[in-house]
Amino acid sequence: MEYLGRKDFIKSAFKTDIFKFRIGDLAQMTGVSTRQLRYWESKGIIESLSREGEQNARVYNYATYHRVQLIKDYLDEGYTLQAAVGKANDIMSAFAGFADIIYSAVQGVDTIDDQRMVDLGYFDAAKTQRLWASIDDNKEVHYHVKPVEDEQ
DNA sequence: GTTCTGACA
DNA sequence: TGTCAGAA
Repeated sequence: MEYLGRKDFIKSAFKTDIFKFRIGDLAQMTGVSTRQLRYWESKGIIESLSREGEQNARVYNYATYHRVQLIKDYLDEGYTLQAAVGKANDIMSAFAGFADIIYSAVQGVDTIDDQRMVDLGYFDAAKTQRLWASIDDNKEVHYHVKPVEDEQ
């Protein structure tokens, strides 16, 4: 695993693809047995990264962790494995690009008028205004459009 | 100690 | 799917 450094702290907070897990880790995290994980992989339901090391052990990424957890949840709800995989595929395709957009959209943070604000980048094509978001105690998000001049 | 494959219940 | 064996 790598650490991206302080400069990219905010971005690295969303950089989940640097996480790598072994089959034992994944089994503990999701409650899915190692036997099941190997079986699912043999069926093409999940994939592991290229193997490394003398043990030739499987390595899973963060996306696979989410996929396994998703399938496991549907399994617990009573779906068959096949149906659970179908459900998981639907959800994952619906959310395709979601993380990338959030990752790209967030530019940084700042404190404006004693309020914590998240910088969401330019609001208009002319780049004269910027979009900020704050969140209150009730977890309600508020948006603010501010002229670029104000911050400089 | 952990993981791998294959085999059997 | 669980569990075990024998090997890496």
